[in-house]
Amino acid sequence: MPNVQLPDGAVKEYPAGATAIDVARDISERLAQSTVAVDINGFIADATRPLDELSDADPIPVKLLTNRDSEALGVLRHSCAHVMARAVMRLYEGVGLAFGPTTGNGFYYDFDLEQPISEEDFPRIEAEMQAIIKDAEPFERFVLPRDEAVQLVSDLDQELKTEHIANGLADHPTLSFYRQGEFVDLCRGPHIPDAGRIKAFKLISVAGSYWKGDAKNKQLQRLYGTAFFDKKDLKRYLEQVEEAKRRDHRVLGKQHHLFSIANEVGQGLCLWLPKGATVRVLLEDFIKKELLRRGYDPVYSPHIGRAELYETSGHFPYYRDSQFPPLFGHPAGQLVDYWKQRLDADDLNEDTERDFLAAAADMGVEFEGYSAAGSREEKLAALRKWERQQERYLLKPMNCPHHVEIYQSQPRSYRELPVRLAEFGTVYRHEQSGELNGMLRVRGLTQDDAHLFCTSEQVEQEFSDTLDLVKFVLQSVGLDDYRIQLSLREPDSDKYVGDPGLWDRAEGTLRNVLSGSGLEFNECEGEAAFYGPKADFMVRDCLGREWQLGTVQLDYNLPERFNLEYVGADNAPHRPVMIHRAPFGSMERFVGMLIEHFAAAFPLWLAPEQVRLLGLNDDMLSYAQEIESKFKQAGFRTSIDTRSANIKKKIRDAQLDLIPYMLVVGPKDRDQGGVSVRDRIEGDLGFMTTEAALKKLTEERDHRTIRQVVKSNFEGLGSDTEEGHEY
RNA sequence: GCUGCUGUAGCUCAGUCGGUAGAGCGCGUCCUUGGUAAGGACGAGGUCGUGGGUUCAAGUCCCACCAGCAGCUCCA
Repeated sequence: MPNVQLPDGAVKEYPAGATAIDVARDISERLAQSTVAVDINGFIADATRPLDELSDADPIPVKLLTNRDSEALGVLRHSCAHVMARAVMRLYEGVGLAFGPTTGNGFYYDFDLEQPISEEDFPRIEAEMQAIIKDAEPFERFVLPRDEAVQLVSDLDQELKTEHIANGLADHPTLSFYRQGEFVDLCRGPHIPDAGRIKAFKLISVAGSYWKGDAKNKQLQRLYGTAFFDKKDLKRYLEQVEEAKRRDHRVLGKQHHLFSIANEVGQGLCLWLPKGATVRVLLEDFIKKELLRRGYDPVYSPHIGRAELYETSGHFPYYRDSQFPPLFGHPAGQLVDYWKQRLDADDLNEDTERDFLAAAADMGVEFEGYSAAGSREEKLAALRKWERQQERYLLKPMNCPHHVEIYQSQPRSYRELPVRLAEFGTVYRHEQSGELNGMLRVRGLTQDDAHLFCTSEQVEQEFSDTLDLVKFVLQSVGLDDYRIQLSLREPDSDKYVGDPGLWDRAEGTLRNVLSGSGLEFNECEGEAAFYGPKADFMVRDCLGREWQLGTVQLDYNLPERFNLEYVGADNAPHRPVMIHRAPFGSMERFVGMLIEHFAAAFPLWLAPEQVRLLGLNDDMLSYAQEIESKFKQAGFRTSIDTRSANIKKKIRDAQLDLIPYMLVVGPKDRDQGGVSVRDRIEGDLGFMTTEAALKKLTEERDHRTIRQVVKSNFEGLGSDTEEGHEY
């Protein structure tokens, strides 16, 4: 006879086998109707399962999840994925089921299906889903021992599920299934009580995916959809998606001449047009001033460096695949590089080796110590030896090694630490072509980078000051909604360099400072950089979308690799600690994000063109020039619309160009020594003297006032990362 | 990188069955000289992503490459 405790503290005894629905019905029939799942100490389960089966606690802490709880939405969506899979199986022959989890915004299901599904098929599938929902059949859970589970999926001809039970679920002695009518699926659950609870759903898109996310595996068809408890919510979500599309920085960037990516220049290589460059320069100038105030020293470093530098740092071996290939001074360089890779992979037969040797000889190269009869290691050593004698450069993929060399350029005393070296450093990364995305993912990018070298006693203070800097710059552009992701290593992985002890220390330091900072943060294992843990700023824009922008990283490893030292008070050498940090992240990504956040309508201080003078007729030109020069004097970016169009047309065009202030000048304004001010947001503000207008605009600019960013009333677009409900 | 879709004027797009290219916006010139979101007329502008192939004939059909988009995978 289980005792149940509800969140208000009330405890009541129920008969054995009572379910969450029974508990809800005990309160009201209406609550029973809207209860979709149950939360027991954070464990979410079917509302139709006996509570005494779910928990041994006494009393059992029960929280009923209704269609108002966000956790319930995930349950609903996963059930909708089952409904979709059921509909697809009714409409197509030989459907293989893969995975069908929920995402932040909906759900998907991966199908192994010969026949391609296209968006034209959606109405048909949706109609079938609607029919299933109308039948409102229950989702029934049942559990089978392993061998019976294997038998069942094999009887159902579900090969992928069979494979998954064998490999992915090897340690599960029993497996749960959900049945809905003729549809049976291996599933961890939980599910809503019956399909009738799905009130609003929509198929969104179809795309390719791979079994278990591995490109070597079978290609599957992924059908995306979303579902809500309420039609209104679905409508609002779809509007939000439309709004996000409308703000696409690639579209707005073209329309407002902010940047362009020209075929002739190359994939992922961004051209900053004058207007976009203006926004960037303003941000750079702003942060440069702040850095001087905070004790940073400016440095510059070249765009390329010797490959050995990045071999020492670890970047070259670690990220080889996503770097531009090395630049060689000798024509045989490429050959040797390729040769080494083949040897490394133990993939070089005698014929190929003979060809390589002949080609090298043809270029006048002999490798000291290389013998066809020698061991792989001896051959590699000989090739490396030759290579080290050659010019071999890399486009720099990171600024840190260069800054490390600047630190190394003179002996350092503890008295001069911390040393803070800052540079807007341009780096090049050969991102996979499918990853490129406007300014958000490019192959040449400029980081607002800096490296701090300090003693281990100074780390906490420096790290904390850096967090403060990031907060300050985000605030300056009106981004005040963010959380911090503390990215830690995965303890048993070999992806990371350095001593586990140093890692523990670094992770502990970050956790300490973040805990004391009052900032919202969560920990994420396996997300660290290969050399150290990091704190990433996840910033929410006005649509509630999260962007990873600024980052602060703690690094005990590079100082080790480069043998960095300073002389301590004890006159002995000590190893400094490094902090990598970039408040904006990259200028490309940051400006791209700002374009979407502001929908290209930048606040006055960032607007490429702040003021446009609109003459009422052609006779006003000289007066307009007179006013313009006063605004230019005051540092405003201005222009005059000299076309002989009428004022309505000039205003419309300025409005569409998102000019913050339009100054209309006609005979009346000239006679009174002023201008008619039109605000992009408020509209006509009427006549002002030139001095009054200047004062108003100067104030708004210098305070970096942010206007016209309407926060979405929607809960926000979630991330599209997988959330669960699958085994 | 993989799978699918797309590539026509500066921009957004139309172009039927293979028969040598069209609109709107923008731009230029002229007319208009006006008080807060489109005044009018005329005009310039295209080797149809690139290279091959099929054909009497290719923007249109086929192949390869380049680039973009969506998704997957990746992100120091």
